[in-house]
Amino acid sequence: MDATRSGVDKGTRQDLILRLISEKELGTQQDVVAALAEEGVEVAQATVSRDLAELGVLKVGNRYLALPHEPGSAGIEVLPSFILDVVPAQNTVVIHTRDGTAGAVASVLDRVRGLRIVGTLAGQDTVFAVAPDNAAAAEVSAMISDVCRARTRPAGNAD
Amino acid sequence: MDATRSGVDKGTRQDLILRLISEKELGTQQDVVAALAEEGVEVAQATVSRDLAELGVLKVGNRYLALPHEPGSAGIEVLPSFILDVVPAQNTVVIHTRDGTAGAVASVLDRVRGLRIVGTLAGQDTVFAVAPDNAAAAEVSAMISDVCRARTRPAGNAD
DNA sequence: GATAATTATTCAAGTTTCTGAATAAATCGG
DNA sequence: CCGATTTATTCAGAAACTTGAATAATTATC
Repeated sequence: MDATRSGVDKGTRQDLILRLISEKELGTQQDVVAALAEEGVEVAQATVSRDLAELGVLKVGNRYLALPHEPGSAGIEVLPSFILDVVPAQNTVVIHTRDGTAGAVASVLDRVRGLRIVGTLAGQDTVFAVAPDNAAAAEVSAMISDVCRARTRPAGNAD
Repeated sequence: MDATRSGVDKGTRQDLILRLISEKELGTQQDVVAALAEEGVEVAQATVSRDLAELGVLKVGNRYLALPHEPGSAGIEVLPSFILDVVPAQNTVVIHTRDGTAGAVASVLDRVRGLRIVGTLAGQDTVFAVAPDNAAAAEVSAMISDVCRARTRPAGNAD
């Protein structure tokens, strides 16, 4: 099943990558290579580059983020066009959105792996995202802002 | 993407097969080969054999039936153990099931391609399946009975 | 803007998958 | 049971995929 002797097949490795980047804070592809190695999976950086691209992983600030992938659901790419502003208030992040899109935004946030969110609640044009603590909320807020600011492009260039 | 010069790749061909067997009444793999040829897709019988197996297509009486495949949902294989009896009444087929399983049975029927059913309604232990006309109902009834009687095995032997 | 760091791509194996032809196995009709 | 039909499997060649090394391109840092 595997094309080389790396031990696991491509699908397994990609699943592992998704798990690793949502658990650890991995900032470069070398970090990912190292993290994989710790799990006993040895691959080249080129392979990680391709994997991240295929998985649609996003790099926000200094960290890779696994984004929702299910077909039929909105992906992270809709956030910049839906979100008007993001304000952290204690452990809650208040997100104002274009009217009617709050549900979609909350749905995306719910599905982003690695985002420390306890839960979301969406109205018509507002989303509350509750984090476990103030620091996490700040982190989440920054991350969302980051996503909206510039880098809507995926980390990879999926063919 | 295709391993030979048949023109389309495996996935496209298998989708086409599903469509063909739900539209036309195909009784043998040669029929399928011929039907594919009419659509401009030329393959050997061996390939059709493998495709049918992979698709989980069932042969009921003298006709192939595409069965639901979605992971997480019940497949046609549950019908024999859930269905107690099947009675056509005009254009409605009344199906008595084991208590609590009517919903699952209706769900499966809804998803079988090629079955001429307008709609289903499930109670606790009864399903109504409404066909466009009496003949279609008889056909549906016979098909369900067939499935329950003996051949629960798929047309293919999916490796 | 130059340099360093990071990421993407090209290239060339090696491996797997896909397929048809041939053939074996199973099923059907009598 | 026997022959005929239908279906499954074996085998081998070809196409496609996967991958690492090397390298190019991009991006960040100063």
